[in-house]
Amino acid sequence: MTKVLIVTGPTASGKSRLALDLARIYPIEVISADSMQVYRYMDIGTDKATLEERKTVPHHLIDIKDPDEAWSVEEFQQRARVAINDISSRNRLPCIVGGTGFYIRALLYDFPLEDAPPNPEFRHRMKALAKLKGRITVHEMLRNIDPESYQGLHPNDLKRVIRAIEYYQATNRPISARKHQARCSIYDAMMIGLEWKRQELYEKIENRVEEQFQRGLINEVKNLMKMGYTRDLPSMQGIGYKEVCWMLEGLITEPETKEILKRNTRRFAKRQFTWFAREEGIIWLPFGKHTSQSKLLNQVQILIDDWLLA
RNA sequence: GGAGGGGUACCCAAGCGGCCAAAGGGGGCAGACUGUAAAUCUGUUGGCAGACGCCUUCGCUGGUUCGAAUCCAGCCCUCUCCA
Repeated sequence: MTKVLIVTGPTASGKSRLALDLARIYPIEVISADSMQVYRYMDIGTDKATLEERKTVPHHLIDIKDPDEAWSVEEFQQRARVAINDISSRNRLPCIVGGTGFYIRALLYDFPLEDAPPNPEFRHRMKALAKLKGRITVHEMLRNIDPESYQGLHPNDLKRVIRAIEYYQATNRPISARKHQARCSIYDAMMIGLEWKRQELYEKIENRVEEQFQRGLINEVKNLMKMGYTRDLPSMQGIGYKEVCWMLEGLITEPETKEILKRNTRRFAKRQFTWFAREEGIIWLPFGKHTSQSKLLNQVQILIDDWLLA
């Protein structure tokens, strides 16, 4: 099986930095598992590795889309797998770095996604129906075709309700059946997670937001808007971008923007904690403001050396 | 000094005799997640208990009443206007 190194953890936990350090020891190439770093011109808000850093170590799946281009887990899955093959065929070690747990799951396991592509017209129709007749009506459509999803999905969870119906229409099978497929990894993966105490991470997040403002987050968003990328784009819904959009539209002041951005980032980190908590196979290494980077590196090195030999 | 308004749970804010541990929102906490996932959705939020339930709350003190966040009196804060 192809060996794949994974570095994950909540936002602001120091994943990119660790990857960069590892690159000095191992012949790795980074594949970003980050749903926002794929977009060009969004650098400060997504906290991308700098251009210089990316020159030292090859980075894949960063800056590959314009902010108004479509992007999805499925495309991530395909392209990341291609990248993995490419990297390991050149006898280098693929290193997945990112905090988008869904992406990592879709990548690592036998996780079929190609059987029911999204159907925008259908979604549009269903959304209109929900508006006209209520979300419950749409939810009810699931009752017979996919009782398990009907049970498990809240009527308000329109996106997923519609997707479940869409999936059934495309495949004639309930989407819930996919959950029951045993999860089997298709790579020899070494998963390292950076574990932080909640409070310390939150402090780190607040500092990072301040830095982002100093580094010119506002200008970055202004430029994006100048290029014609509007607030309704999924990319512009990213944390940091939507808040600054509100500010530029005069809805909130700058201090308010910072506070809201800090809060939204904290909440995001919490959602990541929740996700990772039930993800199996991650080796969590304690990290925090008092942990030295070299100590962390040593720990990681021991793990990786062991795994590489096995 | 005079006239009027207001003090409700972490915050804002409804309630104005019993159905009130108290609507709604914010924030907090927790959870879900198989096609834009930094998105989206859900639950919970005085204390104790697994549960029937028990205990402490609506500025403070006292009163009316079978019963008060809701009525009365005094006091303390606070806001607007007039002087």
